[in-house]
Amino acid sequence: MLLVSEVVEHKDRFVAGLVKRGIDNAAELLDNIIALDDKRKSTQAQLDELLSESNKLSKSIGMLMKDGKKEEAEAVKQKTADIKAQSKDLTQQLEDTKNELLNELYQTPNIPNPDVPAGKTEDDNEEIFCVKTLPDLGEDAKPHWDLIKEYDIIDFDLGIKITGAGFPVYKGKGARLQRALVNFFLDEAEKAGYQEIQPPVVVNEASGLGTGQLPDKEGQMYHLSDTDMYLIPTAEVPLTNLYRDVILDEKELPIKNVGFTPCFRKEAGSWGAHVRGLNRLHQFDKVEIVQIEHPDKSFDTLDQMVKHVEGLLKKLDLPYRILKLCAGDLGFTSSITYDFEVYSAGQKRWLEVSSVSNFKNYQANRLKLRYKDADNKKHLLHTLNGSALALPRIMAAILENGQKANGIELPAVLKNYTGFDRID
RNA sequence: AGAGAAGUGGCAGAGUGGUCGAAUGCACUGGUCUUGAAAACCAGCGUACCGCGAGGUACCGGGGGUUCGAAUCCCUCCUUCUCUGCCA
Repeated sequence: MLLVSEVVEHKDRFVAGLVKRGIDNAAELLDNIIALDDKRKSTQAQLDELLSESNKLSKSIGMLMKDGKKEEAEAVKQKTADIKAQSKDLTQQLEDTKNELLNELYQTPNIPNPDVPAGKTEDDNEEIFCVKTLPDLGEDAKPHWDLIKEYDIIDFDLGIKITGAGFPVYKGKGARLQRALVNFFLDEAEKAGYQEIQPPVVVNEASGLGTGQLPDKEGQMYHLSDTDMYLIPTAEVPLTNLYRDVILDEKELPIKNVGFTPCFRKEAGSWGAHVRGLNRLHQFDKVEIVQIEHPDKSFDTLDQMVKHVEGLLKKLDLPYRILKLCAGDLGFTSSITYDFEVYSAGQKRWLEVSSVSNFKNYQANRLKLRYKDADNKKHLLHTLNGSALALPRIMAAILENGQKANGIELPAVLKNYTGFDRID
């Protein structure tokens, strides 16, 4: 969430940022936040004074009792009643104010970085790279949902039978290809200096709050009502929450972690003709890279992560483009995001396969994730993450782009992982 | 899952109603000494909020309660350990 002290100090910048995102009443919103924070401070100050008085009286009672001056002690006790009532009121007021403030902050998104293009929808995203030529497989090119049936490598009907729509069953070479991709992605990440982490895929409410999935987007996550826990929508949640309430030493930076997990998304209301096959699922696999970085270096780190993802797509020999998301299309917690899309020649369309973001201190503020500098001073860190990569759409693109008359040719780099170089 | 025990500062560990934000030891930081190091000695050493500052307030697993006053008593939840049961 936004850091109130920064909002106060650079209010114009924050107003402009939120307006850029399409929040027209941003000034009003931030004024309210600042007012609530002021109220919080003054109420706290009043309460502190009262408690200070009360503490003094209590101590004097203690001393009087020790000296055996019972009656005098009783007299002081009388005086505390009033203070007690007042402090109870103030405590309640303070708590209400804090909750109201927190609530406002939870509902206020991160501000876009200055170089984020203006715009309202995905149509306004800025293409910063695109391969020169797109594969053209002609009119006979098949979408992957036909190919997987033809070669019997993924079965949607079986998934529907045992679970429901959006939970595919991978079989034979399909399962093997998926596992190969996971291993390839993990190996590449480790080569790039990331430590592999296997986190739980079920998280508690505090973790959802920490990375910003809660309180507003609970509709996206599967909720386990009996234990009040959530299935993760991305490994970002556990991987970043590992560092909730942590103070790192400056020397430990950057933290570079990679995790492979299944991801679960309800995707309520997003079904339609364009989400056939592997394009959108309730459960899918993803390898996620997460970095925790010094505020001065997070943009270099962002570039480095973008390069890493780009390298994966190059090695897989997939046609891709990179988009810099416009302010209106930016995720709630992000300050800047690059999307990677691969061109899938069967559907003749671009598929989003990665999203690399710098959250700056927005998540860190919620997480209370800080570092100690040389003078032992604490500062918020920056968090970043990116998919490297999401499996199903990569799979779709590999299948569609590699299709030949009598089989599917796989990217050469996968041969060592799959043990085969074609599916037929 | 059942029975019992326990959760205190980076770690170990005292403290069972009053000047306790908390003894002591270790670790850590600075200093003295030393050619250097070790040892010894001296000093410092949690987090957050408010305040220009002096200072104040809160925090002893989380939440709630009793009391003028709670690390200490009560309730509740969580976690860990031991025993029993179950299980990949």
